[in-house]
Amino acid sequence: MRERRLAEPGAVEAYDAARLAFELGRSVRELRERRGWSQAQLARESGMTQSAVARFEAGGTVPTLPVLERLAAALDVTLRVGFEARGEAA
Amino acid sequence: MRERRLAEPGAVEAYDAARLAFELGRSVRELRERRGWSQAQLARESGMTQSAVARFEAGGTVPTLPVLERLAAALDVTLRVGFEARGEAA
DNA sequence: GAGAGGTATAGCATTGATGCTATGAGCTGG
DNA sequence: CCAGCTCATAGCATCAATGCTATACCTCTC
Repeated sequence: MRERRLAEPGAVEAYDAARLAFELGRSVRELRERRGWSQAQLARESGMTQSAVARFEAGGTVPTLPVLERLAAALDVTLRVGFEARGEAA
Repeated sequence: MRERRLAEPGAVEAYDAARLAFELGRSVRELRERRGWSQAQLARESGMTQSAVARFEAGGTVPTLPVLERLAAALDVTLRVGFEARGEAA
């Protein structure tokens, strides 16, 4: 079929992903500190290592959904992922 | 520091991830069909290939956030990812 | 039957996130 | 000063998602 991609994978999407990673990291750090947990404690509870938690909280990588789910479970919150119509508020 | 992981990476998390993948795939298929688009068209608009779209819609893989963002942009919807307190409704 | 469009699937290469270990910097309390 | 804790970072191995190409299957139309 010889499809041609119109969107370049390294443009706006990369920026959005980085921003999302940053905000998710901030959220987790906030939830973690609210519980008075160290990175090592959260890592233990979520099946990660302290280095991975640090990397994630700093926004150093774009997290995967399995990781987000494990973090949510450890922090006793619910992970919400979905689409909504443009303009709809939370 | 010698941390010990308590949660096994292949247990409940895997199930949740698969379920999330399945539901996200269903959402995208619904949004795509509502627009009357073929997989190839959506692929073109979102910078993917038809095979990747098919794989994703079938729930064959757990999508990454950059991919979800590109799909959302192509479908003109907003991707929402975040944590919320347990029990809070949408 | 041939052709075209839409979808599913396969195989392989690439890329990136994570696991893992180790270490450094900062800070506090002894 | 030293010990301990916390967080940040580095290097490497592994794994999984995606890109890419090709192909098979189905349905419709001619």
